[in-house]
Amino acid sequence: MLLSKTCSYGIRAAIYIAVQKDLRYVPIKEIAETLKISFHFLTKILQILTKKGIIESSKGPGGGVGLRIDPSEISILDIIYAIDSSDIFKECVLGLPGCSKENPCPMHSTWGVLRLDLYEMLRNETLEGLASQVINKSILLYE
Amino acid sequence: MLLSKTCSYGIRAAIYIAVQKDLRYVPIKEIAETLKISFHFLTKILQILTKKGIIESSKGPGGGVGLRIDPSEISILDIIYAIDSSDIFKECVLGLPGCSKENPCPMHSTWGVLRLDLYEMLRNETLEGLASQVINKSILLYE
DNA sequence: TAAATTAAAGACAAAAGAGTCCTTTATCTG
DNA sequence: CAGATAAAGGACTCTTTTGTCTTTAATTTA
Repeated sequence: MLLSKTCSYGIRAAIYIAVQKDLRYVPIKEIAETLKISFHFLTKILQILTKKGIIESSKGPGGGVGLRIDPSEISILDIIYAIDSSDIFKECVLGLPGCSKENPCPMHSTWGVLRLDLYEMLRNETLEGLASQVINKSILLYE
Repeated sequence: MLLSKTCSYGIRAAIYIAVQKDLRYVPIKEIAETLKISFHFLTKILQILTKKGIIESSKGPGGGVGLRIDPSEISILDIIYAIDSSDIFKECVLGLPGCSKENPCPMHSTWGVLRLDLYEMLRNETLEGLASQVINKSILLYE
């Protein structure tokens, strides 16, 4: 899989939060139940996003998590960087430690083009755009 | 990482074998030492490729592993399918179990295009081509 | 203030991936 | 045939990822 499960869960939760943009806070329990993700596990993932400043949280009744900035300002790439930090856009596709522009592995150039496409795609995909797709086109966030 | 380490090792070893195409068999020990991969671990990986009919092996002195068919007939995709079997070209980028053409997730179409590019790239990359790059252009298989 | 609610934090458990080691089997060479 | 060589196979360990559980801290409401 391209992304870790942790990262996938984080992305789906972030989109879910963006969909509920009218609410100041959404309880993690609600997100976990709707997306069928373990509540405790999701809590830990969202703690990461809170620490990175992508979402903010509030304890107590009426609390939960909400986006810290406008959903149009948050890309999927931001979330990937926050959670999977290890830079999948710099890694050699063959996993060679010494692969570089100067000492390319046999697939360096071919993969480089695609990797850039992937990067651009994820950089241009915002939570706002994805949330509106969920709302307008009956596109699904869960099974 | 896109591919598992096991798969990366398998691909590198296969290219190494293709480079030595004059030899009937290359000892796994030699491959492991050159590519700096654990010998025992590589043995297990190459056993998979043997079972899948991509390479053939011979025990005893003068033995080792060699390609079973012409390197121009073996693509990187073949090796990925043999080792990482789980189809990375069918998976939803968000990891949604229910994502499909009928019920697409928010990134379904964007990812679909890129995934197809990736698929074509790996399908067109043969061991022969990669081996000749290693031979001609001083491109590296190891650090 | 007391009780309820909700996130934060940390310890722990299970599963998968990666890697090691030892024994067995097949093959070649003297 | 005896010994050396090299892959096959299986048991085992270590690490990372994923997931669970319990306790603590903050906040709201009655």
